[in-house]
This record gives sequence, C-alpha cells and structure tokens, in this order.
Amino acid sequence: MSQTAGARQLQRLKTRRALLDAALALLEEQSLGSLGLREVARAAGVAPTAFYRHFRDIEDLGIALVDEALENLHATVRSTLATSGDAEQRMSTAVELMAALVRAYPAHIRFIVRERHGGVRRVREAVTGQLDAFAREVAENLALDPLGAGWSRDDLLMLAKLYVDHMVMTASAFLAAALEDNEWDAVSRTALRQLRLIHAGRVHWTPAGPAAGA
Amino acid sequence: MSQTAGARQLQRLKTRRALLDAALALLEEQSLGSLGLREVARAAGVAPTAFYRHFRDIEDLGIALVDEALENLHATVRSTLATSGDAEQRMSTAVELMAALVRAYPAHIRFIVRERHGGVRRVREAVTGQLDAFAREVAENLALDPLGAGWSRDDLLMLAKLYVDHMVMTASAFLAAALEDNEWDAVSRTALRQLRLIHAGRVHWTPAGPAAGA
DNA sequence: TGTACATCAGTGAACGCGCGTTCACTGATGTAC
DNA sequence: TGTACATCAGTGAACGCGCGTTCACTGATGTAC
Repeated sequence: MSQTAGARQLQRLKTRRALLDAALALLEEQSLGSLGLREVARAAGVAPTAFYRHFRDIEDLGIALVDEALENLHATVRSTLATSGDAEQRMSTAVELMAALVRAYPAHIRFIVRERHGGVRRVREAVTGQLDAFAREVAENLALDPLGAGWSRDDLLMLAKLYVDHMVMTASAFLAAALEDNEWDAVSRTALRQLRLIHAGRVHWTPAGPAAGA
Repeated sequence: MSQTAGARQLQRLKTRRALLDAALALLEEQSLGSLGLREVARAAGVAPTAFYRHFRDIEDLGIALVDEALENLHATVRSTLATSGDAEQRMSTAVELMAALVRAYPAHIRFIVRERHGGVRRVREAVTGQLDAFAREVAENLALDPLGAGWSRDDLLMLAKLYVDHMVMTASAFLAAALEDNEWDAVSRTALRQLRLIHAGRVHWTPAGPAAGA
C-alpha cells in the first residue's frame, strides 16, 4: 500500500477531477437533477463507462461536489470567526472574505446556493446539514463574545442562523452581480450595511422572552 | 366574444388546471429543469399532445406557476404591510400570515423557494424580478414610517431586501418543518425573534456612511 | 326551434434521438521473484 | 536488471426505454341563418 503517487493513481485522480470540473461547468446553466451521466463524460473527454470507475451515479458525484464546496466555505467561515479587531473591522473582513471566495470558486458556490433548495434530496440534505453545523459553530463563537453574555442557547442559535443565511444570500448576490466593479461594490456595501444593522440589533437586544429550550 | 363560461372554455380551463396541479405535485421531489412534458401529461390524465394546447413547453408552464405563486405571495406581503398596531403586533402578524400561506399553498411556495436559485434561467429571472419588486414595495412602505425618517433610499432598500430574504428563508424553514406542531412552533418563534432583532437594529440605526445613490 | 357548417380541445400512431447500464475487451502500470 | 503474471482505469459496442415533437384525426361545442 504505497502512499506515494504512482502513475496509475495519478491518472485516476486526473480523470476524476476532469469529471468534477466538467460537471461544475455544466451546472452553471442547469441543476444537478437534470445533469446527465453521458453529458458529463462527454464534457470531460472520457467514455460514458469511465464514469462508473469514479461514481455510482450523478447523485454520488453531487455529494462529492458538496464535500469540496463546503470545505472551501468552511475555511472562509473559520477565517471570519478568527478575525480580530473591533466589530466594524470584523464585519468588513467577513464581506471581503466572502467576495474573495466567490471570485475564487464561483461554480462551487453557485452549486451550493442552487442545491441548498434543489430537487435532489440526498444532496440537499448534505448541504443543509453542513450549513446547520456552521450555524452551531457560529453560535458557539458568539457565546464566547462579551456581547453574548446572558443570551440563551436558543437566542445565540437564532442569531447564528441569521448570519449564515445572510452569508448565503450575500454569496448569491455576488454571483448575480455582473463582472463590472460597480455592481460588485454595490453588493459589498449592501451586505456590509445589513451586517451593521444586525449588529446594532445585537447590541441593543434585550433577552426578553422566556428561553425556549427544554 | 362571450365573457361567460361556455362548456368548451370550462373544459379547457379544467385541463389546464390539471396540468398545473400535476406539475406542482411532481415538483415536490424534483426541480423544473428535470420535469418532463410526458410525465406531467401522464400525471394529469391527458395525452402528451394535449400539453401543447396550453403551453409551448415546460419552461412556459413554469412561468405560469411563477405568476400563480407570486400572486399568492404578493397578497400576503400586502396584508403584512397593511397590518396596523405596534411593531411587536405587526411582526407577530407577519410570521402568522407567512405560516398560513405555507399551510395553504405548500407546493407553490416550495416551487418559488427552489426555482429562485434554480437552473432554468427565464423562470429564475421571473422569480428574482418579482422578489425585487416586493423589496421596492416594502422600501416605499418603510419610508412612510416615522422610523424611516432620515434614511437614504439605499438604506431603506437595504433593509427591505433583508426583510424579503428573511421572509423567503422563513417560508423555507416552515416547509422543512415536519407536520408536528413542535417543530412548526420552533420555526415561528425563531423567525419572530429574528424579526425583533432586526427591528432593534432598525430603531438604533445611525445613518452613518454617505448615501451611495447617485 | 331546427339545420348545416365551423371551430378547436384532446387523441393516438409514428419518428428519430439520447439516455443509463451491461459486458467483454485492451493495454499500460504495478508486483513478485 | 529482467521476466512473467496480476491489476484495473478506460474503451466501444450493444440493449431497451422514455423522451419531445409532428401529423392527420375525431367529435363535442359553438355559430349563422
């Protein structure tokens, strides 16, 4: 069992990558549910039957794409949470990191945004499951902040979900923005002001109602 | 040119409705892009060729569904905006109206949430265009509120978009909630507290930055 | 009211096509000695 | 280093199937007189 490359292993990975990249390109203008196995193989430059050496079916390839895409997204979430500085700086950095992510991996991000509510159950559940995990991670982080003192677990999670949804909506807005710097900047500014408004709400939040947890 | 029913016209409308309803049922577990014309006709109980008497193709049927679904959604938005009372009452009513809408038309709402980011361009653009119009309508309403005094057009639209996105995410959460009252109530409470937090931010908003409009 | 003709929503057969999947295969890479 | 055998990623032919679309049709409904 060699850990090193090996020409066969190398070729195998190359074909796998070609299939994933071909799928990502095709998914720019359609959803996973309407993607065809032969279509992907053709775009990747391999025989249809080669597909089966790597994935059971299109749904299986979709799961692989979710894993890839959410690895990237998770790295951005972690960077955002790890940012130091005052609130204004951290919010500004958050929007910049998201913009950079969308510029670096537009196809992956589009895939996540689309399949989050898409028609392929297993893939949809994989996406929403990961986003829920992100929300819990954000909630834990909010609990450590002085601003989070006195907040119930439920309220922290409520706020975290708002942040995660806002992140996804911002990613979608960046994708929709034409490549012109004008539109792109407008999306950045709107996202940042929305974060500021949510932050203002957080600062002035009164944990009024009874905690809903058990 | 008779305005009254007529047996022929009546039968025609009945078949059209059967096609739309069959499509909505099938779209519970797939997206528009993977929906087949024969599949819809079969589920509606008519010959495949009958489809062409009503729609050019599946995309055309999709546009018709967008019109139907957004008519319902628009009615809910208008009711919400027209609600009187203090902020707390209005937010509570907003969540209740959305819950009622999802209960009344789950398939239409699922269709909108899914195809908002879906793979069929014309349908996606029809949905996002209508949601943008809702945001402008909400922004105009916010401008009339005393709380909106001194806000720039851009800031009002920024807040309105936050409300519209939150509305769609809440609708999606209601759809995902099992039919048990427990989960359904949890969604209601989270949505309401998120609205409260946004409202708190709105009350304490300082129109700091320079207006971005022309 | 009755008759003769026009309209048109829905039918059913037929078409060519691309799909997903199977199978036996090829030939380069890897391994044992 | 050289040889003989094993592995396995990718191939290409073949299959049955459901698809979207066309066409000439049927027969109930509508209209003119």
